[in-house]
Amino acid sequence: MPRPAIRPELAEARGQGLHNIGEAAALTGASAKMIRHYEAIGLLPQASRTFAGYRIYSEADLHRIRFIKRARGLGFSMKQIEALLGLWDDRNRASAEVKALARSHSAALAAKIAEMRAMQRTLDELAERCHGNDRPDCPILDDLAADDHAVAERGCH
Amino acid sequence: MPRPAIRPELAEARGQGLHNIGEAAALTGASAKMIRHYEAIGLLPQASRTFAGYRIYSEADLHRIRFIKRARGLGFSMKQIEALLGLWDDRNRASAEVKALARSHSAALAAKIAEMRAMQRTLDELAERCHGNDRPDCPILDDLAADDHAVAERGCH
DNA sequence: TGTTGACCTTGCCATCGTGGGAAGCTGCAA
DNA sequence: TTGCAGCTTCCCACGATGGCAAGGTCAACA
Repeated sequence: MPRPAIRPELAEARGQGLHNIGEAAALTGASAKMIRHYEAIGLLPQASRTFAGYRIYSEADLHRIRFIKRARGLGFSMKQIEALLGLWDDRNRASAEVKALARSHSAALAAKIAEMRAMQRTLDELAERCHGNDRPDCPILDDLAADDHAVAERGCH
Repeated sequence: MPRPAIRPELAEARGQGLHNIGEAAALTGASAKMIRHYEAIGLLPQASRTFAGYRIYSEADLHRIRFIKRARGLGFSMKQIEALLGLWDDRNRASAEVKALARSHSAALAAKIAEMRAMQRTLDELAERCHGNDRPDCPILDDLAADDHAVAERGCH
């Protein structure tokens, strides 16, 4: 019986509803790698540790990890998530701030979507005009190689 | 007159319609940095050099740079552009190959667009429900912090 | 002729979010 | 006791681009 009450904190912690990083990952859907990373960049507080150095997480920690995970799922950047977490932590925040962040991110998404839609439209137009057979003539390459690059916006005929 | 026919190749080259990297950048819209990078990763052949080591570009080189630039503008990755250039260089390519590449890229764009539209929709729904005043209650944060993450697809009610 | 300023060269670092791997320690079960 | 799975830290990679630093070159002007 080597030091029964000193060493086995991990088992003890688990008995108290705490989790090591692997469990935290499984319970939140984030990878262990990412959880460490979130801690490194300050989105998560320094995790408490067992004597052996293993990180242990409480339910509150998991909650915060899930918050980050969902914000990432909505496409927020780490910087934005940092701001969101700051507002979340602030009992006196004004909801207007959060809304502004959300609206601004939505606008950025809209811009990127518009850009990609334009690409896709051009691409589909070109592909439409391409026979797609085993002969070499191809409007797609012709367009990419066109000398008059003023016609880059060829969609506007 | 120090070696009149040996040293001043740069001026001579320019007289022959060749360009140094700065001119090439200005003429193609790519940055000098990127032109060097395209060469480093093999999209452009090793540029010829003056005795002093300056890169010099022919019209054909500029043509190829513009090709890359436009393909980037359509969102193709470097790897895909490498393939496109390979097909461009191949006099006997089948246009079907090019079309397949374009279609596949278009589909990838469509997928990404759909993903971002979903994010934006969720975001706008949440923002819609947020008062955006100076009080702290905020459905956006509430949602990010929600314990029941099964409702992550809350749009499908 | 010499100086100056713009341009070129290479090389390294940063971005952003994530994954992979190595080397070494810990925990648990057979 | 041995062995494996999991944890630790640290470093590298991606993709496309920008930035900076140290040093060489070119052209124009005094």
